[in-house]
Amino acid sequence: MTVDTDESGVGPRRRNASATREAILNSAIEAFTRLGYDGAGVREVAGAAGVTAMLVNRYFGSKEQLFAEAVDRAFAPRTVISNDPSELSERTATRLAERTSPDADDLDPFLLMLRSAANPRAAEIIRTGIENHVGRHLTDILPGPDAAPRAELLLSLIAGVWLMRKVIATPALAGMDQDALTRQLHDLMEVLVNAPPATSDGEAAPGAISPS
Amino acid sequence: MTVDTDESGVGPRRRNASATREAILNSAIEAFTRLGYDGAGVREVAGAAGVTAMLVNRYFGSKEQLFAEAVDRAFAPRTVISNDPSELSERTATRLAERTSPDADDLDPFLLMLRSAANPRAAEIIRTGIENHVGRHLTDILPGPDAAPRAELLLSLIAGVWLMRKVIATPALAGMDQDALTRQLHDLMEVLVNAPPATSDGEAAPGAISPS
DNA sequence: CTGGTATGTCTACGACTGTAGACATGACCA
DNA sequence: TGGTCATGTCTACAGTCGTAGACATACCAG
Repeated sequence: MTVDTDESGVGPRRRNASATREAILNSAIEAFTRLGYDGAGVREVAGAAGVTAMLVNRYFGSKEQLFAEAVDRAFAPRTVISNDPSELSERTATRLAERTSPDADDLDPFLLMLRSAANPRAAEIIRTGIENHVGRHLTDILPGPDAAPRAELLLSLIAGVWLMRKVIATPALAGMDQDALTRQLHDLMEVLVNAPPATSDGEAAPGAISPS
Repeated sequence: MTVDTDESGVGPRRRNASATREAILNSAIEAFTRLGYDGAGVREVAGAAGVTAMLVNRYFGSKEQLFAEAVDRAFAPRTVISNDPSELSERTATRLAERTSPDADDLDPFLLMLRSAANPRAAEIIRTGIENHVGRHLTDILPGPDAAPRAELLLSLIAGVWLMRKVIATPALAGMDQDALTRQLHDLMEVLVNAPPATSDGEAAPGAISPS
């Protein structure tokens, strides 16, 4: 191909549709993650990508469609959750404690979700993105019955930790010892991974609460 | 007193500073909870209170100060968490499952927090509100060492459930059976209420992870 | 009854938003 | 080398935002 596919150089990008589209999309993910859907403007997204605001709408149609593609891209590539069910809670807890530590890179799809959820349209887009990518995948991994609600409960826990530790930044949790946090999260996630037999009459779940 | 303290009638409110201030504040809580800090405009808050936008700034100084008072009011009155430590997880789990059910009134400080957290200034205000009201209170109730981070972890869990069940509205969690959800939440909260011995050298916490 | 003041409204400003149409220019093909 | 279309920019338009100052009115004291 004779087309210029130079994406490594930092110089002014020559006219290249796919590279420009990519730059806009990456810039959008970064901006939406940092400012949220309402807080990030198309001019800012375009500026960080080195183009004009109008080009964004030419490539993506509208801000909303740009957000939809950004969400799809942000949630799709990385395996947010460990694949192996046996060590699922262990690896997930460790990764979550690491990623939410005060000296992390602050670029994560959960942050994108939390800071954009206020907008109803954005929330709807996020819902489909969560379902299609992590939710469905996680439901397949979780053993036992009623995997879907437990998977979403696990996502709730993860999102809550992201919220309080990085967005609200409550001091005791933000400065919590990483190993201690990992252990606590592990214990919590174990409860969700080990499926209860769904006995609606009694409360005798194995390894569950000790009856008062 | 000869002052007109008519707050029950629905007719046009006579000139009454305190009643007007109250109406604006209640309208602000409702609007911020529904639309978030960025999404709610002062004209909308004022209109719902039956006054003009400028009066809002005259009474509260600015939108940001109005939000601060709204947060303080929203988190202060109700005892968000049960007072009795023995039945803390039980009552908290039950209340959370009830309040996040699809047919609830959708007016809760956690919704206000979730939909306003995207704005950095709003997040800061929320952090102090959370600390002063629920966080400190909950830390005093929780038994064992390291109560503060575990209290905030409990708040993370609650906020996460609110997010996924009501804001993002993931279907499996939004439509989850209320009793089953209550049981799951109870099991999770029991882990947080029962303090680990905080062994920072080893990992041999009872009921904790099995070392790989 | 009459002034004074607290209470509430009106008009408007500058900044910002998402988006549309007209225009310019660079890159590739013949 | 010249033409042509994709690629990118410029100007602009309604609309909304938070906020400020000037103005109007209702209420209470004398």
